[in-house]
Amino acid sequence: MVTIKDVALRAGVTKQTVSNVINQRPVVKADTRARVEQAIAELGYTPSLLARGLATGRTMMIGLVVPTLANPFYTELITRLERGLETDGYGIALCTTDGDPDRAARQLVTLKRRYIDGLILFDDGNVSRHLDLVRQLGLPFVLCGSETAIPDASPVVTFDHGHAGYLAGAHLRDLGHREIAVIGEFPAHEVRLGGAQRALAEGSIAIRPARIGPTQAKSQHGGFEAAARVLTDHPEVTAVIATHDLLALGVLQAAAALGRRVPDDLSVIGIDDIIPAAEAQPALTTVAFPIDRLAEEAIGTLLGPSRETVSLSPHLVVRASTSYRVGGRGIVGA
Amino acid sequence: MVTIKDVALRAGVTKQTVSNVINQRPVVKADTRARVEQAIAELGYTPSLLARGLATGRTMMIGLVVPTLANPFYTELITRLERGLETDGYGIALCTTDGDPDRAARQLVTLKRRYIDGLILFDDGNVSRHLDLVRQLGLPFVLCGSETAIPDASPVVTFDHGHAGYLAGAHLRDLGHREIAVIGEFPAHEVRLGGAQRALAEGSIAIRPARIGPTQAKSQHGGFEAAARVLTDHPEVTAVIATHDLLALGVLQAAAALGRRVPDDLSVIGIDDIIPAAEAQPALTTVAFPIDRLAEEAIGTLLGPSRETVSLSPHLVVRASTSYRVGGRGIVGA
DNA sequence: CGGACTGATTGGATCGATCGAATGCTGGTC
DNA sequence: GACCAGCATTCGATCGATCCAATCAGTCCG
Repeated sequence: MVTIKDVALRAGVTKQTVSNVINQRPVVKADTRARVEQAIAELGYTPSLLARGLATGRTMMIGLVVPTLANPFYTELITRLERGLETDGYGIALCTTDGDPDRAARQLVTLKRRYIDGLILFDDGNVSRHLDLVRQLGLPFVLCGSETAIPDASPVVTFDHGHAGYLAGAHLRDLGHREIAVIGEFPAHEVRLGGAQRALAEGSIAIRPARIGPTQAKSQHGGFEAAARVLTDHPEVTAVIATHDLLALGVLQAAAALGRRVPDDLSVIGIDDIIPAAEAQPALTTVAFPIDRLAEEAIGTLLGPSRETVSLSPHLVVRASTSYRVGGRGIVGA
Repeated sequence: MVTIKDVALRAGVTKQTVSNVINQRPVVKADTRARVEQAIAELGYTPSLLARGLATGRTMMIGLVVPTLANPFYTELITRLERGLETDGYGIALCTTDGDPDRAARQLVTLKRRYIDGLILFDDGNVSRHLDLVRQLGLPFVLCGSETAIPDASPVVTFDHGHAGYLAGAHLRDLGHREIAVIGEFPAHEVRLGGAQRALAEGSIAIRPARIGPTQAKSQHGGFEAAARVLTDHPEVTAVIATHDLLALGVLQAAAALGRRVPDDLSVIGIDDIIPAAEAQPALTTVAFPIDRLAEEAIGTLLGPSRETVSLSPHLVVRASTSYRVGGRGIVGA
């Protein structure tokens, strides 16, 4: 391992001068700088971030705590966060919690022990618990994408989940649907549900929330099972709102399995706008969140001058999985 | 920040004794240990991994360099690697290359500067270039999942890609298909193609490799476009091999768009067995790689006693996207 | 009862960088 | 020629741990 001392020796200066060169401090004379830089190049010296971190307290590492990599929503977000942080010179320490609070707690402590410069924390259903620990550890953080309002959770960068639900509900309402089921990950997506209910209430429309348990509700398979149950129990349903796209993909799958054609026999709408949504069969109508904006804002909030709360607005993306209700076709089958 | 010194002071011992307690060295007397442990608890002390890393040279961090998070194959792998490494106390520094060799090079240098204990490197099409740098930096590594044979690349943990291609080809051959297209990410998946060709040659079957460019070939969309082109140009094709599942999902999508029913009008087979493959419409027949085994072996090879090369065998998973060729139905449409 | 031996704890150097203060050098001024 | 300013560089301490050698008790034994 070649150290700053080796470089100093070779360039005939002290390590402090080398340090000054590395950190671009304007105190070094031009020819000294040149000599040092040559020594660095010749030896292939790369300054230790460990030692620097220890001395300065800055490690140029950001901890990223996400619920799972199985949902493209998070991987798309991580990808953007990584790119954004990279331009600022930061690296990423990745932790997935899989909804296990103890594991998450261990990971948070480890991140602290690594002296990370900041933490980007996603809501996995146990945020409030995690936030307590994060505060106790004194980690700078930003809470990202969370739906439930946590007291004193700021800084928070998130989406307007209620409005997303509203847009989904309003879309189906405007298409004339009156028998609508909601399949969701609860209680996490309670706010999205609330928004949808608000939109539907404006058309005095009945709603059948098919609540599915927290374990399965994260996966496409969970959406499939819930949808299959709802659609057989309530054949009069002509439209389904899924509180996130992965679930919606499962609904699509269930519809196909039950011989319900989408969108002719059944309209399906999701929330998030993950990439596979656009590539589904049929392409999924959904409410899009500006994932790239979220990533930007999260980084800005964590590293920049302190802000409080940012909330980003979703917008409707109409594709092929929703259409006008045609003469109550669903009811005929009942 | 509470340090080992604070603990020592409070427990009335020196930091060395505290260190001995932390590291479970059996030299500490029981009551001293108890006193130290209590001080640790009272102060909420967590040993700095930076300082320890600097002193010992071990950071308990593993670098993970992957091509992209947009392919579930990698996220499934990362998830397993993370779990496996976590039980050994290791954390993950994540880097995605997105096929950009310069970026990858910068990331590798940064990982080195972080004194990571090891590197798990995936093939993104530029491995040989990266390997040179990794060796030059002196990073302990394991090359993971790579297909192309790199001279002196060991240690390598990978799959038998040739056999995977063979299994895919043999399956379609046995189902009676004679007009088969291959859609793939080349040259990366040349070996898979070779295996498929070997199987088909055994039935003296024609093959139409539809090579698609390296940029698009990574995504489902790329598979869609390539399949659309091939299927319209060559309507006599009754079966498609995609060299990885994401591509195969795109083929499914293209078939639907062109009104070719799968598997009746067209058989489709992929390779990898990612989770969305099982949830596709229809469920995708594919050649499965033991992702969990790969993760295990990669960790074992990197951290355990040194081995050379591990190659894991794939197996065929028959689902709903392949069937017997029925009287050349595809040709009728031509 | 002194010397060797084991067991527990301590002291000081070290890892590789940064930080702040001190030093040396140059040139201008009176 | 002495004095001071200002620039470039050096010196020594520090970050928070570990490592190795040294010290200090006790015990055991001849």
